Amino acid sequence: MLDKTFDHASVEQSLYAGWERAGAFAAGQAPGAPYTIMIPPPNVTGVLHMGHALTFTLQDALIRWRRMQGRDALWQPGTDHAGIATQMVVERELAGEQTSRQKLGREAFLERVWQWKAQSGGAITQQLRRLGASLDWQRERFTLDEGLSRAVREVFVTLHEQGLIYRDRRLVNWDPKLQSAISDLEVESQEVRGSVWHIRYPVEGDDGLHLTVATTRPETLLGDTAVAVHPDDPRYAALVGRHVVLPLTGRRVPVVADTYSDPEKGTGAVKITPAHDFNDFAVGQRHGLPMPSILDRQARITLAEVELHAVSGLADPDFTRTLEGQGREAARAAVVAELDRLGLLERTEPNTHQVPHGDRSGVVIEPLLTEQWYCDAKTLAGPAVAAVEQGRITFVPKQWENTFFAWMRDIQPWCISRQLWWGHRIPAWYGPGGSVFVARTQAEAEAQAAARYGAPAALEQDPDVLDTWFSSGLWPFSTLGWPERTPELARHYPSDVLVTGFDIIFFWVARMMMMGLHFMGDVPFRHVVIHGLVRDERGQKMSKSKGNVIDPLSLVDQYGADALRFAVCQLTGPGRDIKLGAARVAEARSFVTKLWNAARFCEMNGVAPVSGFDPAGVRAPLCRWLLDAANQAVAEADAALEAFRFDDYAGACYRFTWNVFCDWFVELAKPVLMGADGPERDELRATAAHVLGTVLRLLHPAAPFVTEALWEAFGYGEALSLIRAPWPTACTVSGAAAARDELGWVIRFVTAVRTVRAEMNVPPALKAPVLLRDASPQTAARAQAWLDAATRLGRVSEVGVAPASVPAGCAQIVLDEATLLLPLAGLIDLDAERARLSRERARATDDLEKVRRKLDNADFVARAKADVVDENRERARAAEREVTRLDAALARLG
RNA sequence: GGGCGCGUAGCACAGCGGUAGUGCACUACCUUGACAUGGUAGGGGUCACAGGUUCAAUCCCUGUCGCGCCCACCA
Repeated sequence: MLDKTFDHASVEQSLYAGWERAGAFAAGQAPGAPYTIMIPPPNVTGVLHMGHALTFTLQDALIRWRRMQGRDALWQPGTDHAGIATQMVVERELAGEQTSRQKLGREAFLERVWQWKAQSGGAITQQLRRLGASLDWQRERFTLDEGLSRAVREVFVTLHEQGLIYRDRRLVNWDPKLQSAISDLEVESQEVRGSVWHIRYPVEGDDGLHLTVATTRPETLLGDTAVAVHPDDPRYAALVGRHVVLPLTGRRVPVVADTYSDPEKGTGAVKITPAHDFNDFAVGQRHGLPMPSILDRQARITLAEVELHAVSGLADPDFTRTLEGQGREAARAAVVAELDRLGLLERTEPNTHQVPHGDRSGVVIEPLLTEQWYCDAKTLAGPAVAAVEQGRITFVPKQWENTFFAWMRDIQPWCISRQLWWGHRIPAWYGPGGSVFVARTQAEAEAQAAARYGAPAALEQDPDVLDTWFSSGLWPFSTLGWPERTPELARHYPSDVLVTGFDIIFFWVARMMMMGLHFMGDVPFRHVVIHGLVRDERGQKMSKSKGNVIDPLSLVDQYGADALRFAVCQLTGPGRDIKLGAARVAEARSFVTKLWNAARFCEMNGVAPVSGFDPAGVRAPLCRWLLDAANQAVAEADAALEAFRFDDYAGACYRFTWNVFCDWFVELAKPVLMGADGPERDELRATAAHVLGTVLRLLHPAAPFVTEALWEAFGYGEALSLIRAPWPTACTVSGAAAARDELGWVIRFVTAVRTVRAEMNVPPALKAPVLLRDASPQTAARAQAWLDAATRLGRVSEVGVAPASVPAGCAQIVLDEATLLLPLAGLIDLDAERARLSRERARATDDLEKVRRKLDNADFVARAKADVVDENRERARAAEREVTRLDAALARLG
């Protein structure tokens, strides 16, 4: 016999191991159409967090559902090398050992990262197993695998040949801590409290005249090469074309007219530092200004490209040289102090503004003039935008398409080179004189060089690696074997659904679209399901610093993977953030327990699958009603999953299991199950077994473990066979409408009796008869037929016909055409009963009034849809009848 | 500055033109032979606010307020 509760801890891991051993997750076994989901590859050295639990639960629910539907389901697993994140972790470790990657050297460092990967790389995939994720592990890929690396080189070389990857010298976002370029997306604005300094730049050759500029970065004046004013600004018109002398360097720089300058902002005159500001860079290009860098790669002052002139009262080279090598903040303070000393600091205002920071390093990003590799994202974006416009890819919720379009239509060149070591080395080799050879292999590059020079040349490979997202962008086809034309590629590209969070729409989703369309000529997926963020139960973002991080695995340990998964499904509405705490999971665990106990009840009552059972041949109304309700639950679950409404799917399962199967079916079935042996009981048992099987299959995508355990316990199939059992479909039910009508009446009858008894405080132990007045023959027959159930559930002792005169102390219930009398002499407070009936009457009257007001409105009758008018007329009639009967009941009370 | 989303019972959320719903919490009662991780019944909402459209608005439109997010922005 089943235990009293489901002991998840003792079965989850062995069930999972069993599935895996049996190859139950493997694609290529089902005859149906392929169904494919590509996992968003987690960081290989990461650990499972709540966001993973959310996204992977949803993906697993979808893949299990489709697999049961007979589709050839592939959920492609794998991990990402996560360049920056992983390199930072290992570097931090090295720092703890008083060493660094520079000291180790490239090769030894990479060796070390691979070691770290070997040591921690299995963690996340093991944790995915704990969740129950049915990934096809035999197909697991890693972005630095040889196959995927080959895809990366192929894509790089091809795009380079097509002119879509190129090398360029321009400003990039430079992260001084990582000492690498990063892309626009890896830059986050953060509000910083600082100051605006108003600084006087003396006008050349005009004693006493000066131009005041306002800046938040006074130290950059070392690299100024102009001051810009608006061409229409009368205040500065006379100065355009003249020069000012820069404090501290003594250099003369022109005053230029440029519409970039905003007369409303600051002083209307803006200092131009082309090598350290994106806007200034553009101004510099327009005016042919020099672009000296004054910061090195660690964002320290360097004067290598700056000329210094001694100018009395304005520039003292001895002071300025002391700035060399200072950090940005220190240099800023020193520069401000010196300007103040020189009387050039007009004023200082406090100022709060947004400053770019590196999303990984957290330090202030510095625009720096360097040579990098760029990808022409604009060209690649066009087809991706078109695919969404044409509906070949849809976002769910659709709202996200706007966000996608806004970014894609204004996309900037994508800086793809990183000055890191952990990642895909850029397949470019440099020869004599800076010549570049982009090739799939070194040999190929050497051949190119030899062809060019007529002799072998010494080549050196570009030291940089590619942005991690470059390889993730190829994931939907690189994992399937591309550039080989494998059968898997033909079968599983495009994938069906991509499930992910909105935070990587630009980083990843958009790049997969661009790369997939360019190299495969088709979209990488048809639907992009965007879910929200997991927050704590108070709606706060989870973070280590807040200490509110919930570990999904501890929830799995405590409540079981099924409970966590079911809670996640219940909470996942369209695109909303979800608030998940232990309480939610505990509630879901109660549901798992409820299911378990419903099964236990079935087991105790001889419910077992009957081979050859035909639902269409079932006769008992209770059984027909149950089968019909199950059909409805299946339809709801299917519709919900089709629409990616995991909350509705979970809700349909929950309501059917708890409110239909447990609350009514099991209770109404008890008299039969506990009664005499015979065909009626056999039919009930067989029907219950059939429907329990439906419930287990319906719930399997959300709660795979408990359902599989019960499936096996009841012998629905061989061990571990639920995962590939056929998904339930609607069965034929004879007389479904009549059964719905009859059971609907039974439920209302029992509920009405219970309500009155509870309100009248009738002791549960006391059974009372029910006397029918004005009952139709059908009602009278039903009341007799369901007497056993009514006795169990409504404490009804017998059903009789009401005498002409009402016995004293009777409670009265109006139910459809009939009035039920409950003689409870001595228990009924006449005043209380009168008050109760009056309340009922008031409710009915209110309803009647509302409907009448509508029907009295000529416009309503004339303009509303006919069925709405009819519906209201029917409601009015019903309310009138109810009021009449309640009036009669009140009159009988005296 | 531009854009998006959200504001429905104490809490978490559905609903989104035609009688306001679910779960938890709450109150009362119940050791009823699956389950107290249970059962039965009940109370609780001018659907943020103000206008408009409509026969009819929680639902559509406009505006206001509050909350959150994204993009841009270092004068």
